[in-house]
Amino acid sequence: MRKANEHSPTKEKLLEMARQLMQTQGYSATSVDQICEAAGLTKGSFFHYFKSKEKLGKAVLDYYVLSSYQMILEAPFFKKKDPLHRLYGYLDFMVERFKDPANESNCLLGNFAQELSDTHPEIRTRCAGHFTHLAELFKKTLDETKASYAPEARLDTQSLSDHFIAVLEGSILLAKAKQDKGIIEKSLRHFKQYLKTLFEK
Amino acid sequence: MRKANEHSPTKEKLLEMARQLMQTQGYSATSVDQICEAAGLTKGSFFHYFKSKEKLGKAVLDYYVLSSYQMILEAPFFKKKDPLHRLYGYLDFMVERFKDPANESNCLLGNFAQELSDTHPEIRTRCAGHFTHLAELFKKTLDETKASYAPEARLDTQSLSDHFIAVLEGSILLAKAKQDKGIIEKSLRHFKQYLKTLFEK
DNA sequence: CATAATAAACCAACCGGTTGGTATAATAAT
DNA sequence: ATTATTATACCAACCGGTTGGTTTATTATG
Repeated sequence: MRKANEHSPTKEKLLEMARQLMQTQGYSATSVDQICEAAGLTKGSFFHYFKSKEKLGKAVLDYYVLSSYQMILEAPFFKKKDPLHRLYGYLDFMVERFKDPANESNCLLGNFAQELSDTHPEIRTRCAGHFTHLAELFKKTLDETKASYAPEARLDTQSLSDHFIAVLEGSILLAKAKQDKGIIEKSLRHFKQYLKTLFEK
Repeated sequence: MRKANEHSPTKEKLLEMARQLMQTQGYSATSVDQICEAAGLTKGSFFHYFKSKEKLGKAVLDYYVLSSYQMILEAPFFKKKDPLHRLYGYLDFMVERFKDPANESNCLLGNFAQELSDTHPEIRTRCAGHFTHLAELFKKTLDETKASYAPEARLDTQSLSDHFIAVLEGSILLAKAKQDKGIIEKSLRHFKQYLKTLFEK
C-alpha cells in the first residue's frame, strides 16, 4: 500500500496541469484527455484520482485560490505595521503579480465564475465563497486603516472590499481582451486615488 | 426569390435564441442543436445562415453590443445638457438596467471576453474593439464634464473610462457569482463617489 | 498476498458540420 | 399568361471525431 491517495505526487501533477490548461483555455475547452496527455498519464489514472471532471474542477479551483491566498499572506507588504501602507502594498502587489510575465495574467477564479455560474451551481457557490473570503482578507486591513486614519467617517468597508475585488477582476478581464496588462495598473491606480480621498484628507 | 438573406426573420430568430442561450450558458456550453431546437429549426437551416458556430458567435456578439449601444443612446439620461448630470445618469442607468429582473444581469460581451480570449483570437479582437468603443462613448461625457467642472485638473479620462468598464464588468461578475445584484449598485456608488471627488471639489 | 496505481481498450452520447434533397417563390422566356 | 429557370429556405439523415466516463487487466509496492 502506497501512502494515502490524498497527497500523491501524481494527483498533484494532474491538479497542476489542469490548473495551467484551465487557466488559459477555460473549463469547458479543456478536456480530460488533454490534461492526461499533459501529465503523461492515461484516463484510467485520472479517474482513479477524480471521480468526475466536475470534482476536478472544484479541486483545481480550491488549489488555485489557496495558492493565491498564501501568496498574499507571505508577501512582504503584508507584514507592514502601518495599515495604510499595507493597504497600498496590497494594490501594488496585485499590479506586480499580474504584470510579471512569469505569472499568468488570468484569474482562474474569475474565469470559473463567469463560465460556470449558470451551468454548474455547486462551482458557482464555491466561487462565491472564495470571493467572500478574499474580500474579507482585504477588509481586515481596510478596517484597521479606517480605525487609524478616518475613525469618524461613515464608510462601508464591506462594500468597499467587494468593490476592490470587482475592480481587480474587471481590469484583469479587460486587460486580457485588449492584451494590454497596463490596464490593470491604471485601473488600480484610480482605485488607490479613491482610497486616498477617503483616508488622506 | 425572397428578399436577401441579410434580414430574414428566421436568421433573426436564430440570433435571438443564440443570444439568450449563450448569455446564460456561455458559448461552449451552448450547442448548435440547442439553438436550433429553441428556434424550432433544424441544423441544415442553421448552417444555411451561418457558415460555422464561430461565425454565429461573432454575429451574436455584434448583435448584443449594438443593442446595448442603442439602449444607451436612446435612454433619457443621455439627452441631459449638464455633462455632470449625464455622467451620473450613466451610472444610474447601468444600475437600473442590471437590477431590472426583465433583463438578464449578465453581460454577453464580458462573458465572451473571459471565455474565448485565449482560444478564439478573432472573437477576442472583436471583444476588445467593442470594449474600446463603449469606453469611448463614456469618455465623451467624461471629457465634457472635465471641461466644465475641472478644466485645470490633470486627469487621464481615457484610463478613467477603462476603469469604468472594469468596475462595471467586475461587479457584474461578482453579482453573478454571489447571486446578489445589489453588489453592482454598491460598486457603482463607490465609483460615483470617486467621480465626485474629481469634479465637485 | 493484498492493495493501490497505472495502462489500454472500449463505450454511448454528443459535437460541429455535411449531405442530398424538397418546397417555395421570384425571374426570364415563350 | 404560361412555362421553364433559378436562387433561396429549409429539412431529415447522416458523418467522423471528441467527449466524459467505464471496464478489465497489468504492474508496483508494502
